[in-house]
Amino acid sequence: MQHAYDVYENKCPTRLVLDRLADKWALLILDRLQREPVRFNQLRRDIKGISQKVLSQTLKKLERDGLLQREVFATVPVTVEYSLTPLGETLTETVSALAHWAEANMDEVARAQAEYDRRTEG
Amino acid sequence: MQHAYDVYENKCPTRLVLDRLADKWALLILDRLQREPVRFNQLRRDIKGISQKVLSQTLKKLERDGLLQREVFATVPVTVEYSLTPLGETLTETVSALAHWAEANMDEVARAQAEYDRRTEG
DNA sequence: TAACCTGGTTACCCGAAGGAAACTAGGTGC
DNA sequence: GCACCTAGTTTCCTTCGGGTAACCAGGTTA
Repeated sequence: MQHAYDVYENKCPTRLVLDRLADKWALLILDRLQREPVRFNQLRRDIKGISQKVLSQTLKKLERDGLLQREVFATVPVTVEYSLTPLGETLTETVSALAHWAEANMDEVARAQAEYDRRTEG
Repeated sequence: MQHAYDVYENKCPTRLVLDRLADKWALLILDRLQREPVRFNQLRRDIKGISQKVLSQTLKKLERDGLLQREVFATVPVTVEYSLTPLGETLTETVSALAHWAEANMDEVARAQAEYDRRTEG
């Protein structure tokens, strides 16, 4: 099946979607939601360093794009659960691979950086 | 094999690497280099909308991280070819999947956005 | 000498992203 | 009434990322 979209084109709408996905916080949120649905404050605690504002904004955008869904539970106090949609789940492997690639390759990256700095500064 | 890195930690060095990878331009560059080595100005032409400055900066950072290599050829005029390193090639499938996901799912994303806007604005 | 190719770098400017922290709001319990 | 829980929103402020556009350098050709 051929589609008319080309992410290499400047004004292609896919560029906007790529820009949303190519975001540290968005990837960490999507990655965290793969395991299980998670509540707002739990996400905040798990993704260390994310601010309330950015978490809220990013969740909204991802929900708007149909990648995750927001569900309110009438508990006391009220809780809100975020989970991946089927569309969001099509990204799980990719997101996981990208988010955790650095963990597996950090040593080699660090070696490359040291080598690069030695070559250019020395 | 267990590694000590955790991308969910705020000060973990992997966060910096994730931040580098989670970038629209970096992903498009890496994706473009999968097919073949590409010269500077060719990248500029192919990745529509990228500025010379950002292309240069991003290439430098990716080279420093060991994901791609820069090779100078003594042609007339001199040409510079960028290509993936073996380390960079470990990301090809992931990068390709993320970069082109929007092309395959744009319609569904657009539907979700319209639906979201209808719910919230209406 | 001047123009043109490559592959960059530099200076300037601006809007937007993001952090910090205060504030809102509905509800419970002390 | 007051504190505390959830889940946010808003304000303020600063920084920094990125765009534009000019400039640079080495080399060739006309």
